[in-house]
Amino acid sequence: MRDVLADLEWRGLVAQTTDREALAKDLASGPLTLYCGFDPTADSLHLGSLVPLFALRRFQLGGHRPIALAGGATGFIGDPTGRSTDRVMTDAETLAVRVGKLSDQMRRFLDVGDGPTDAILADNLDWTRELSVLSFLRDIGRHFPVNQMLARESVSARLESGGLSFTEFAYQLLQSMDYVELYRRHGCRLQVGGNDQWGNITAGLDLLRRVEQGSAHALTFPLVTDSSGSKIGKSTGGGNVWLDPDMTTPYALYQFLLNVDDRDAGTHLRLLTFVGQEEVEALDEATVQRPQERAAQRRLACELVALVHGPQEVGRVQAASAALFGGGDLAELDERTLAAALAEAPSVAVPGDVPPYVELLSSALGLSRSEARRAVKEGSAYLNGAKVTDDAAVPVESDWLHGRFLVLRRGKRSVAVAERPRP
RNA sequence: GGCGGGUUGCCCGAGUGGUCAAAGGGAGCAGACUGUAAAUCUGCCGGCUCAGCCUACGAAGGUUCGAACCCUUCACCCGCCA
Repeated sequence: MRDVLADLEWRGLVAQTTDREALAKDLASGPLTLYCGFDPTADSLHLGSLVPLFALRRFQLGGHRPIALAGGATGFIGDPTGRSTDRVMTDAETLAVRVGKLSDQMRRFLDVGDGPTDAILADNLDWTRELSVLSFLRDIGRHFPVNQMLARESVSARLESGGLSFTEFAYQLLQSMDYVELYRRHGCRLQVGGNDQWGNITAGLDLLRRVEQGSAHALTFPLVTDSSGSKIGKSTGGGNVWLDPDMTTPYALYQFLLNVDDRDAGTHLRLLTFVGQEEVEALDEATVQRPQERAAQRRLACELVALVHGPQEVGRVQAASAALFGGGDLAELDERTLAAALAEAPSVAVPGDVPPYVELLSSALGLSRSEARRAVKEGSAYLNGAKVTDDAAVPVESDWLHGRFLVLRRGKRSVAVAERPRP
């Protein structure tokens, strides 16, 4: 197996490390236990969360033991890093549900078990739930000089932009405690995370040294932004691209990746896939030589759909893309192909009476009626590939493809389907 | 506790009694051009039963023919003083 550290460096995944040589030595001398924390801020992981998660997997493939730590406790408090105001607090039940969902998702990418390189899924609520305030203050708090805490970037930034509550101020203590706890329980000696976590991670190292005289490592990933400056995995719609198929369909994931800017395709391949160096570099070259083929984007999109939703989804998603973007006449498609293609698109069921076009478009694509009407006015609304000019028009019998489907489209990319029971 | 400043649409931010659904920028959407790309240009960008109406400028009241703009109270934030 190739040297993990060298692979990470080639992929551009290493922003900062503590003593690199010592880390390399530890990695070379046998399975090292490492961890990365994931706070439950939503019901699903998103594309950006795959960077650290896949990094854990890379370590695992390299013969090490990863711990994916769900932040049941830290998520309860809210990390002030990179935020300008206090987080809205989430209640405990919601968090518990989220932790469960995130764990399920993480299980798909890591081999979890009891073996020496099997991953562990942990939740920091396990060692904080019963912790008393007094022991926290005595055993943990006394090791944290306030002057150092204040100096941390995440805190000082907040002090300048309006302050932060004690709750958030204490976040770094909780995270530090996690490191110590995982060191004690599992011999964890490396914490990885986004570069914005550097302060929190090194705080953990300090605590570890003080309470356990332990020596351990830190490694952070660069905070990757795409060429337009936004975080990786943010959809053009401004929102996140989620892994949960109910939140972002496999088709939408595929389309999002297929549309990645040429300049970002190589970076995405490195960070979000396990495609090897030789092939990635060949794809980089292909992008330069024949950009219109989008070989890198295609590979990226297929890879991730397979990783996230399973290999069987790839074909379906590709068929859907071909049908919906092929430029061919939708009416020409046979029922089975059409149904398969449309299965990936958002759909709306039409019961009895057929409502007018705006109504269908807005409900299927989640637009307000004003937006749907505007789309028609702007000439960007289509029914079965033909431009719609009258927003009040009601689809007629012959519009129903195979008697069942109406293909609704707004602009080039948003496709939805209205479906009614087979006649 | 005292004094002063602030709270505007997804974000930033102008507006300080009618011409305000609110300048400008960013983000986003669409059209043209392309490669389902980028850049560029153009249009859109609160909702609706859409030539009109409704809801909105921290919250609630008030003054006024008329309030984002004036007054009162409340909440939160910032600064200075104690």
